[in-house]
Amino acid sequence: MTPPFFPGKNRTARDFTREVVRLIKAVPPGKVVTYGQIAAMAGSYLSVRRVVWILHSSTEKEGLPWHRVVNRMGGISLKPGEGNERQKSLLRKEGIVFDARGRIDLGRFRWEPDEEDF
DNA sequence: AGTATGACTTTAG
DNA sequence: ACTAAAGCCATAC
Repeated sequence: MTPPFFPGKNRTARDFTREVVRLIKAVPPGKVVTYGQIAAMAGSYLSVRRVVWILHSSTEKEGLPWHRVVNRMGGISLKPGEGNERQKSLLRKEGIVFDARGRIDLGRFRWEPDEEDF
């Protein structure tokens, strides 16, 4: 089992990584989360860059729903030609709507985990 | 061992 | 609305 996790006080980098992976895996279809949200839930909103790195390194390995992770504006951070279109396509397939500026209404689609998800 | 990088976020000006 | 810089830290080289 995963050991208890203390926001802001992860004992090791591995715990943080494990939390991030677990949280991302827990995102249900049709919902999205932001990088900062993941980082905050895993212990430190300032460590977003680790979340980014984890997505790069563990997406294939862990089979993460990487496309459900967007930036805080509800937009896709990937550049066109580097997965942007693919991500949008995947999200639309799950029922997520993009506005004229290519952003998602986080008020509607943001995943807000319940305690049991932890 | 030191430096650079990263699919980010926040604050300050 | 904009740019710039700081913040975090595991990898890659």
